[in-house]
Amino acid sequence: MSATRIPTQKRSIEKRNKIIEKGFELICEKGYHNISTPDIAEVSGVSTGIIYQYFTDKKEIFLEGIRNYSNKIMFPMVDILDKENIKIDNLEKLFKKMIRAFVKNHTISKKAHEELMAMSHQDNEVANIFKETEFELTNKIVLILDSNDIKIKNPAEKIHIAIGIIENFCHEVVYHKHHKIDYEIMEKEVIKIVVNLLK
Amino acid sequence: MSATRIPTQKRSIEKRNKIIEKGFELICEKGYHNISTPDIAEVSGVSTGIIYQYFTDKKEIFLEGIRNYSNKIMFPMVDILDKENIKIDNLEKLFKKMIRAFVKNHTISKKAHEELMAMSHQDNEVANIFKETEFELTNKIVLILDSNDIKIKNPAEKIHIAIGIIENFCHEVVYHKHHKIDYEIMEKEVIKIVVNLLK
Amino acid sequence: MSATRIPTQKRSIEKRNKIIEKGFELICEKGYHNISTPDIAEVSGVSTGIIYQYFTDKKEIFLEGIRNYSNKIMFPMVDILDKENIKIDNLEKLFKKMIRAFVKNHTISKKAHEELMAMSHQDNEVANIFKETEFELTNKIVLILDSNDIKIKNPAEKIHIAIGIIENFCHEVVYHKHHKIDYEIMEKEVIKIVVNLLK
Amino acid sequence: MSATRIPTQKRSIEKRNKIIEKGFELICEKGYHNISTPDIAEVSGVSTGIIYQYFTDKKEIFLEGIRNYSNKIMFPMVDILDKENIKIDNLEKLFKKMIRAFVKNHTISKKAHEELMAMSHQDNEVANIFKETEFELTNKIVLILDSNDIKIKNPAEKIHIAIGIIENFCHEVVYHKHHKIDYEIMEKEVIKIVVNLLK
DNA sequence: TATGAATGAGTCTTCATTCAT
DNA sequence: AATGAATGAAGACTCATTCAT
Repeated sequence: MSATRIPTQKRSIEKRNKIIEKGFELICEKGYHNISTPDIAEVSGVSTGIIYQYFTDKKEIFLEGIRNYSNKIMFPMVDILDKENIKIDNLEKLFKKMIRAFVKNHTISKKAHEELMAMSHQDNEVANIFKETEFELTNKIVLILDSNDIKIKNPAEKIHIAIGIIENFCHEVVYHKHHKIDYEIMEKEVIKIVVNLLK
Repeated sequence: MSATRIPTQKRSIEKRNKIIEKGFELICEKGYHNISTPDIAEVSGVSTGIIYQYFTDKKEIFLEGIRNYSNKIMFPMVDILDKENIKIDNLEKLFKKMIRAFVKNHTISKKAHEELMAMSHQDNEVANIFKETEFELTNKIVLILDSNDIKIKNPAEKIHIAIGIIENFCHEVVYHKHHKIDYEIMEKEVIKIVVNLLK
Repeated sequence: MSATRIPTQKRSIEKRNKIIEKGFELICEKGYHNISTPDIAEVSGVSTGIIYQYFTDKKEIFLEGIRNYSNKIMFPMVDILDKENIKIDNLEKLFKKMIRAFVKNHTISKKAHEELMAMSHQDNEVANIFKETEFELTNKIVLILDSNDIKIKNPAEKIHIAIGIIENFCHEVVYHKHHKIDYEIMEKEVIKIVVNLLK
Repeated sequence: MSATRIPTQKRSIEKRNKIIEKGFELICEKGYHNISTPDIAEVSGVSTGIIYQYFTDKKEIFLEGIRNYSNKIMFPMVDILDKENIKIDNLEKLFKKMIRAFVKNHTISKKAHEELMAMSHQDNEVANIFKETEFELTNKIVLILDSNDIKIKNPAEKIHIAIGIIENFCHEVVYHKHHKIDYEIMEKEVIKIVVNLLK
C-alpha cells in the first residue's frame, strides 16, 4: 500500500546502504535467482519486513547495488583513470595496464561479473547502467588522448570499439577459453589492433 | 526408474520437435524464468506429462532449442558460408555481408538473442554450445582464407578477434545504441579494422 | 539457503505443535501416502508455506509425531511404569496390567498403530524410534525386577521376548483375530509363558 | 469402462502370470510405491495398456503376487512341511530347523518381507492372506504333533504363540538388531520357550 | 520503526490410467 | 489382443511479499 520510504535519519541511511552492500554482494556471489529476500535480510542484519520499506522489491536492491558498484566491478579502469592524472608515454602501456586491470577484476569477482552480464541482457535498467558506465570510460580515454595531444579521427567510435575488444578478450580469458586459441598470441594481437586504432 | 524416451514413430518425433520449436520460441520471447512447463505444453498443444517423456527437465527443452537453432540465431554466417562456395574478391565485401546478416538476424530474433546471451552467462552448457558454434564460424573463415590463398599469421586468433568485434558492433546497433556514437562511422571503422587485421 | 527455523515465540511453538498434533493425527487416520502437505496445513489451521519453515519435509512432521506420541501409542506401559513406583507382589498381575494397557491403547488408536507399524517396516528412522522406545520398556522392566530382588539369567533377552509375545497377542486381538483361536485361552497361555520366563 | 478380462487362452494366461511374477518380484525388490505400472509392464515384457485388461489396477497385481508366493516368502516352513513327512525325534530340532528356514528366507528376500509386512498393516486384503497362510502353518504343526502322538492342551493357541515368537525373533535378527541383545542367547531362550510350550 | 511469522500462488515433476491406432 | 503415446490431476516444495505485533 504505502510507498517506499526514503530514509532521512542517519541510522536509516546506514541500514539502507548495508542492505545494498551486503545484498548485492550475496547476489553477485550466488546469483540473483538463487538468493531470497530473507537471505538478503539475514546477511544485512535486518528483518525481512524492513526491506520492503526501503525498496519496492528485490530487484531494486540489485539495481542499487549495480549503481553503486558498477564502476569498480565492470570497468575498474574508470576508477584508476579517475585517480591518476595519466601522462602517456606510450599507448601500448596504457592498454596493457587496462587489460591487466580488467582481467584481475574479472577474476576477483567472477560470479558478480557473469551475473551482471546476464542481467544486462535481460533487463533494460541494468543494461543502461552498464552502457553509461562504459561511456564514462570512453570519455575518460578521449580526454586523456586530448590532453596528450593525440589527435585522431572519430575518437569516440574508435575507443568504443577498442574497449569492446579488450572486454571481449578479458572475459574470454577468465571464463570461456577456447582450447584452440593461444591467449598469449591473442593478447598481443589485441594490443596491436588497439594501438594501431588510436594512432 | 524409467528414463527419457526417444520417440521413433513419426508422429512422436513431430511432437517432440514441436515442443522444442514452440517451447524454445516462447522461452526466447518471454524469458526462461518467466515460462512454466505447463506454458510450454500449452503452446505446443500437448499435455504436461508428455514433456517429461521426451525431456528430462525444462532446461533440456531450452538446450535442444539452442542446439537446433543456434546456428541460425547466433551465427547466421555459419549457415551462409556453408551453402556458398565463397570466392573472395575482396574481404571488405565478405565482412559487410557478415555484418548485414548478423544485424538482420539480431533484429529478427531480438528476444531470443538476449535470452541466449543471458543464459550463456549463467549456464555452462549453454555457454559451451555458444562457444562451439562460434568456433565453427572461425574455422569456416580460416578455410575460406586458405582456399583463397590469403596467408596471414595467427589466423585463428585474428579471426576470433574479428568475429568478436563484429558481434559487439551488431549487438550494440540492435539493442544498446549509445547516443554519442555515430553508427555509420563505427561500421566503417569496424570493417577497416577487420580488413586490416586479415591482410 | 535458509534452514528450518526453530520457533522461540510462544505462539510459534504452539503452532508448530499444532501441526505435529493435527498432522500426525490425520496421517495416522488416513495413512501417510494418502495425506498431502496442504491437507496437513488445513487441519492445522495454517498455510502451506509455514510448514516448511518448521519442518524440512512432510516426513519430518510424521517423525516428530512419532517421537512425541510413540510412548503413549506404541508402549503405553513405558508411561505407566514411569509414573508408578511399582512393587510387584506377583508378576502375573503386572503382565495382565500390561496386556490390558496395550490392548486398550491399540483399540483406541487403531489406525495410528497400523500406520506406524507399516512405516516402521519401510523407513529406518521410524523403525529406530520404535526400537528405542521398545528398549526403554525393556530397561524399565529389568529395573523393576532388580528392585524387587528377582534375579534371572539373561533378563534383557527374556524381557525382550516377553514384550514381543505380549505385543503380538495384543495386536492380533485388536486387528486380526483368527477365528480358530480362542483368545481367552491364548491370553492365559501368554501370561503363563511370560511369567514362567521371568522366574 | 470394460471389466477385467480373465484370459482363457493359454498364451494369455502365461502373459498374466508373467506380469504377476515379474511385477511382484520388482515390487518386492524396490517397494510398492517406488514402482510404476510402466515399470511392471517393462519387466514383464508387455505393454502398459495390456495390464489394465488383466488387472483392475496396480494393487491387484501385488495382491495376486502375494496370493501366489506368500507361502514361500512368508512361511517357507509351510512348503517344507508339505513335502516332507516329518517324524520328530525331538521338537527342539524341528524348531531349530524352522528358525533356520525363516532366517534364511528373510535374508534372501529382505525387501519383499518388509514390503509385505508394511502392506499387511495397511491393507486388509494383504493382512488376510497373511493370516490365512500363517494359519496353514499352525495347522500343519498341529497335525505333525498329532501324528507323532504328542498330546498337549490348546495346541492351536500354543503353536500360534510359538510361531509368533519365532517370527519376531527371525525378523529382528535380520532387520532390527538391538545392540544390547545377544542374539545367540536369545535364540537359545526362544527355542527353550517354544519347546517347553509344546511339551 | 522494526520484527519475523505467515501467506498462498506458483513451480517442476510424477504416474495411474486411458485411448487412438 | 496389443501397443505405447498421451493425459492431467495431484504432489511436494519455494519464495516474494504482507501483516499482526
